[in-house]
Amino acid sequence: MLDMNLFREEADLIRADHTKRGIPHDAIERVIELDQSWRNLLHETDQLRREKNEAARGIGAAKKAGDHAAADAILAQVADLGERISAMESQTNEAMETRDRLRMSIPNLLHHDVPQGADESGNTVHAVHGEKPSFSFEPRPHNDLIEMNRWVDLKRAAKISGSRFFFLKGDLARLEFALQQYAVEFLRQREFTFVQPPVMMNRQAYEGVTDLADFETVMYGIEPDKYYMIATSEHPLTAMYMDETIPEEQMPLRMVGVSQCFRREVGSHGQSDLGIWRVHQFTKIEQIIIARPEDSWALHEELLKNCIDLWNSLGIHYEVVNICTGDMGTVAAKKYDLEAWIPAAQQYKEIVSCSNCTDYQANRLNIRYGQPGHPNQPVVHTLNSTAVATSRALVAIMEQYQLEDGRVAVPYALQPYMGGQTVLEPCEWG
RNA sequence: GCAGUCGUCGCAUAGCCUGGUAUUGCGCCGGAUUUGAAAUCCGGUGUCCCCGUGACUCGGGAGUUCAAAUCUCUCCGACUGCGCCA
Repeated sequence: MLDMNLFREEADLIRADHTKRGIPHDAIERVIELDQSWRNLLHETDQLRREKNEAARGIGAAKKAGDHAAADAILAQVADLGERISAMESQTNEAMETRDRLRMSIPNLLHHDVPQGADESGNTVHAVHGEKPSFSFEPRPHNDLIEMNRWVDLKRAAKISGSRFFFLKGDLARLEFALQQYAVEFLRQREFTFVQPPVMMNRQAYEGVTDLADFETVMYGIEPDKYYMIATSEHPLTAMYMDETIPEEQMPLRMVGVSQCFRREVGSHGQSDLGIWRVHQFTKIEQIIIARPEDSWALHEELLKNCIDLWNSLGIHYEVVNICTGDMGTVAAKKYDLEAWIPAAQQYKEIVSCSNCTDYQANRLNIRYGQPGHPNQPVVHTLNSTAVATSRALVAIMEQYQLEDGRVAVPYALQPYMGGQTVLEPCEWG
């Protein structure tokens, strides 16, 4: 959510941003109008309250003095003020709620480096790492490899849960576990603290970290308890400091979170999502930084550097992409994606997303930094980046490390976490 | 899950029974004093707005009332004990 003062004092910045995104300005103007009418209503309400308070102050004094006639006179005078005030109050609250509901739908201000474009075809290549693997045979798509090795059971998962759920079996499950441990240790050595978050959150905290539309299309809601399953550990780890002031000497806070992630994937379909590429439940190792505003752009590059070093160490060939205006979404001010080469499909596909959300989440969550107790503390910036989403990492490894017989070589860096094993063997049953 | 105790400004505390201006200490900020510091003294130290002799604020919400930190209901959270459980 953008700061209200931005609409009041620097609305042209927001207008210019909408122009760059190619979206209409109506919502901005409407927020400004709604704010003005809220402020008018608030002032009127305050005047009525003042009138009532001034009158009511006499009641206690009159009663104490035993002058019941005077007290009754004031009671009569004040009688209907209360009703007028509560009518005004509900109007005032409604005006503010309408303003803020609309304000929450207005996207973050973009960094000037963000390229313009209508959709993902406008993303620009920022860097290329590694080389396309060459095969002396026709490489298989990962959905064939998981079937012939009996590593993934989609059918039985569909039977007991639904489509896009999966059982992960044998050596591929062990490799998944190895990825988790490797990624956490990798980031621990770069001053990130390992944190395991809750996987359910309440609505209020969740509204602080996500686009409102995500409640319909992304998150699972839990009934009858009013919780939401987290779509990524970014959400609990960012909301963690809601309504707090972080001591300045602790900044920046670096965390590496690991959690199961749950996504409805409403509207997703198609051949490109076969196998375990797009699933309802997967594990993700995530980098989170809570920073002072003046440090956040350097730290965004640090997050990207960590991804690059990590994925280079896994020996995966990928591109770094600078996400354009049309593909950006609501919360991030700038976003890099890592897209891994998928040889069977002859495509680069997204495996990592690395964002600086500036103060957009922190405004809504009311996270500040400085010395606790001081007035007017500055708001923090929040940043997040995938380290490894294991389901997609497994796809990239299987596709790029596959052998002619359908087995898959283990990336060198993961071998110590696999008891020295160098090749994934098929599961014996299935 | 049951029972009890509790939730007040950054921290700590008073006020609650008996409704009527939210107390005090620490910390912090500014000023005075000082060569400088400590000590001492004075003032400030939650949020909002049109910045005032303004409004709001006592875990969240609702109710009673002219008036709620205070009374009632409800939800959330903490602690203690019991029960259950990986």
